[in-house]
Amino acid sequence: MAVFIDTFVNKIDRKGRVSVPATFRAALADQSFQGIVAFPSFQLQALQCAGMDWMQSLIEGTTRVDLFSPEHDDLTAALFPDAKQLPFDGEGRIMLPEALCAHAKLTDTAAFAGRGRYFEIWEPNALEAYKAEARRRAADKQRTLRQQGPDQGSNR
Amino acid sequence: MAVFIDTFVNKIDRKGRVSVPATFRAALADQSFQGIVAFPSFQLQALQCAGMDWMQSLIEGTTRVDLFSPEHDDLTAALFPDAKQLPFDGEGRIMLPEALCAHAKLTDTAAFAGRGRYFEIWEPNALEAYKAEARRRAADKQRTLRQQGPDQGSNR
DNA sequence: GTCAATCCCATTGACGCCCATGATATCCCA
DNA sequence: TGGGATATCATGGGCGTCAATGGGATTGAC
Repeated sequence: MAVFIDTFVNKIDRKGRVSVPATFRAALADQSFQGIVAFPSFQLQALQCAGMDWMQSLIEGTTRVDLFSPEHDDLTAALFPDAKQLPFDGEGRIMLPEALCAHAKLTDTAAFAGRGRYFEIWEPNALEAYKAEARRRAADKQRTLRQQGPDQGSNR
Repeated sequence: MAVFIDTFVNKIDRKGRVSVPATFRAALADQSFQGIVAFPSFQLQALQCAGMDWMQSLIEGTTRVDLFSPEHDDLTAALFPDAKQLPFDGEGRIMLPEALCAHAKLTDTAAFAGRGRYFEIWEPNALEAYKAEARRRAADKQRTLRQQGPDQGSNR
């Protein structure tokens, strides 16, 4: 299973290309589609990214919802039309489409932030601000993480 | 299994032809019928499209509904009589019949919007309006996709 | 004979592929 | 332990190819 941690800041060249960090590429090496899937986050000024298998599992998830139901409609309309397949070029770069750059306010640098199973692309300053705030909230609210499997690890 | 994501806006030429996006065509490459199947959505001002295998799975779905029941009647009447097979020409284009154009209010451009297992054809402005609304509804209702397996990941 | 649909070919513009460079980290051996 | 050799990675740019589009020619139906 792919694991994404750490943060890398890379340049966007004048053609709109960015190198995907080598460690992230390595995590995606076994995928059938060599590239990433990215879509604008609902809540954040960032792009959420992962490999194609992750997108497939999202699609799987939507097939458990009745076709033509309002839930199915809203979900598939919110997720898929704005998601983009971004293939690697020979050097492991992707092209960031205009629409995605606009959403994340990307101009000439992009920060790749690992999030565990997936990762995000941020404008570097926005990411710093967001991280600081998230860390503060986590401390304030005494966030805990359940360990292991199905035992009850009282979260809140 | 075919995967349709992302949105592409293509022109309808004066003969009524549109290029089907290359990525969508690639997703349909293994189908026996080289083209798409399209029918007017009974809920949206759009055409719902996919390969022939998807149409077969829809038929499968209707067999799980009691024959001669009102549901069965309504579904099969809404889905199948107006569905059309649209073959690709040598350049990967299809011809949009008059009736389908009328339903989706298509004139000179068509937006192909991926929906996961299938895709839709919209008048581009109508699609934007619909997406914005769907995204808002999804956020309002906190529609989230359950991750992976049957464990409940409810965090807060 | 007329109209429409299909096939074929030309254009163009974006994108993918390739190579070159520089910087950084890693390795090897003294 | 230090310093040089080497591999890897990020970055920049040129060029070829393919996808989208438009128009003409051919075929076939009515």
